[in-house]
Amino acid sequence: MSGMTSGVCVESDLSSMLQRSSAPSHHHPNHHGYSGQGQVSSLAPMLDYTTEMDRYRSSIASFYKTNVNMNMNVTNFPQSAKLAARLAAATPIFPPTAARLGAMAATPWGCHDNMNVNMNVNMNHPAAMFWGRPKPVATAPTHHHHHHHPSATPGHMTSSHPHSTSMHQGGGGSGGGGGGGSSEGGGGEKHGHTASSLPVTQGTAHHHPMAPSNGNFLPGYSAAADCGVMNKQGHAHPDMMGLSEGGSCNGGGVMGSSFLGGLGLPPGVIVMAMGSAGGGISDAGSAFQMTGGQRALTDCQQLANPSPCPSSSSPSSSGVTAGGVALSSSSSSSSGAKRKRKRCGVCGPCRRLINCGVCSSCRNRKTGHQICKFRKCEELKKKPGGGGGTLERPPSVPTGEAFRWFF
DNA sequence: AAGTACGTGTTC
DNA sequence: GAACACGTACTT
Repeated sequence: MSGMTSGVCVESDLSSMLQRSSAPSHHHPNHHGYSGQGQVSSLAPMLDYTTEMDRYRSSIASFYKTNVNMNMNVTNFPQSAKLAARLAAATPIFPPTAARLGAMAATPWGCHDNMNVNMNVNMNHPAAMFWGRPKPVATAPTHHHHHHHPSATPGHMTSSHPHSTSMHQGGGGSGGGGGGGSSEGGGGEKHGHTASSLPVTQGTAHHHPMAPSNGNFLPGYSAAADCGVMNKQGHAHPDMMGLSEGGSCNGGGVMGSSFLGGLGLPPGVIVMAMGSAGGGISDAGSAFQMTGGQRALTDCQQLANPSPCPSSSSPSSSGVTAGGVALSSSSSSSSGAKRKRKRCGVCGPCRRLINCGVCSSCRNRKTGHQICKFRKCEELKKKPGGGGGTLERPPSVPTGEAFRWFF
């Protein structure tokens, strides 16, 4: 995560900020200018954010109260507060200045399309927003809208994702559509769903505040196929905490879930990772330490794997990553005996960063010594003897699955 | 030392 | 077979 700056904004902060600086609503002429330069316009969506949040709060409240049986339903985010606190403490974020916002918006995206999508879509989203490290390819903010990023797979954007189209429009050509979607790959896309019917700029149209687009609410399990699934009743994904499987939905977005994927944030917490090639910031240190330092890094790496997670400065001490998970290679050199297996780092559960807080494992953390059930690696659930091997792959060689996050 | 999480035995 | 409890490896 080295190359990126990250910021976190707790809901409340954002709200206040918005209130301070915002006008009643959308009418910002620039709304549609989701170009790299139109950043300011990105504020507009944010303006609606507050409203959305209100709605979100109320609905989420009832959601948590009432939904107990849904598949992976998580009833609350016990860690939210903690995380938020940590994040807040760790990094100064969201300075209440439009300028800052503008700057952020201007973040050099590898694919501005992506940026647009994020700005347009995610900003409206109650959930987290995350700017990732720019791709090496620096695209000038000049050619904004236009859609298809060279790298973006056309098919992806157009045909495979029905809604991508709408996103396109909604996004004001933020072309990102699919590609961008990635941010959270799925996130974007999903959002696109909702957004499809409405002008991206108007958060109000959102039906479901829960629409997940941040890594938190995730598509984790739905994975690619689901790209659009969130809609089922608005509640995007049963797995609220999961991380976007991103796969197909990513549309190759730079930030594809792969990038965000590892980041699960509680609703209300906004994470902004500004790519700053040089100055970057910190790294996993801040935002990613949500679930515990080690884990955080691990996640970062796993995400990074496919992509250029700032490997360079990754603080991650010695850990070598395999499939995204830090395998303390060196470590446990324990000769033979039972050597604990490590999480694969690529499965849905592994990519999830936040403990549900309600499963038995979470509840009995002290005595149970078990990782949250929703975060339990799929590989580890299997018997060691079985397929085994996933961890055995060379650290630096991401599996196809890993790549899938990007493409 | 404390926290986290894997492995495994036990219970239901 | 799933859930639970505990021992213990591993990391910070």
